[in-house]
Amino acid sequence: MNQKDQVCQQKLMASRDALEVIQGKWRIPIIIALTHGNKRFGDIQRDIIDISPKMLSQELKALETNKIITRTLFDSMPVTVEYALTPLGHSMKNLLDEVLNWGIHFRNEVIGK
Amino acid sequence: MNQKDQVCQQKLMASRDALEVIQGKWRIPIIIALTHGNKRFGDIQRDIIDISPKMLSQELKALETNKIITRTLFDSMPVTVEYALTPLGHSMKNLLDEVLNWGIHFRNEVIGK
DNA sequence: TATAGTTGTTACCTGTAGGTAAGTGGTTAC
DNA sequence: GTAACCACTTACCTACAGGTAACAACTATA
Repeated sequence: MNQKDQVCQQKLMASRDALEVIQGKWRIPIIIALTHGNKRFGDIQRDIIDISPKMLSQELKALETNKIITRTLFDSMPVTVEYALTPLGHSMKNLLDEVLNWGIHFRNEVIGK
Repeated sequence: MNQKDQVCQQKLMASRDALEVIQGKWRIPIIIALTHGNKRFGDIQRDIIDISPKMLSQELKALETNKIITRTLFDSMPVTVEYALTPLGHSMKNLLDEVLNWGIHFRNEVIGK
């Protein structure tokens, strides 16, 4: 294997690591919602109108185990729960920005025609 | 809906546009492979060792209909086919770079501990 | 003659992502 | 007393993403 191929293999591995975390229909949207400030379960549901409570709960757990977000329970009445990005979650800012930039670009170039 | 919420909604829409194209286990890896130069079917298979010809064929078609790649047939013997990024495909460079950067960061922060 | 290398296709199967709907247990407002 | 908000959970179901394996049609090489 030559050097160019090795670089390619390293990139493919890195992309797999990232994809394992951001895969799926809902994770990127959830993280984007949380970049606009800490939110409660119901807040995120109102932002992402077509996500079911089951999927939201499931994906929030996955993001928590991957150290992207934190879950903080407040013993108020009624009980409230706040979700927030960890530093690792905030470190996705550039990635998210590029997803958004390209999404807009793609709409202009292809969908919009 | 206040202005902050509207911005959030616009971002969520842009992310959906982008995700529709890059969703799945194989598309990002395929595009990354093609950033290292035009390649033939077999070349990509050798880069991404665990992709089946069925999935590769299927995802290449999807990327072609989304104008991310082109498929050029050469009437040589035996027939060869070359896949290449379109300008739209090349416009994903920043996005791909950030996926890679974050993948490496994630491995160092979480997996590597 | 047969084996390997081109670029795929086809049929079949399985696992899981994701959708739907109802329920839980508490509190507060009307 | 009943409806509504909070944050979920559970059971069930379906569709599709993805995997496996065989095959196709052609050429070059041993």
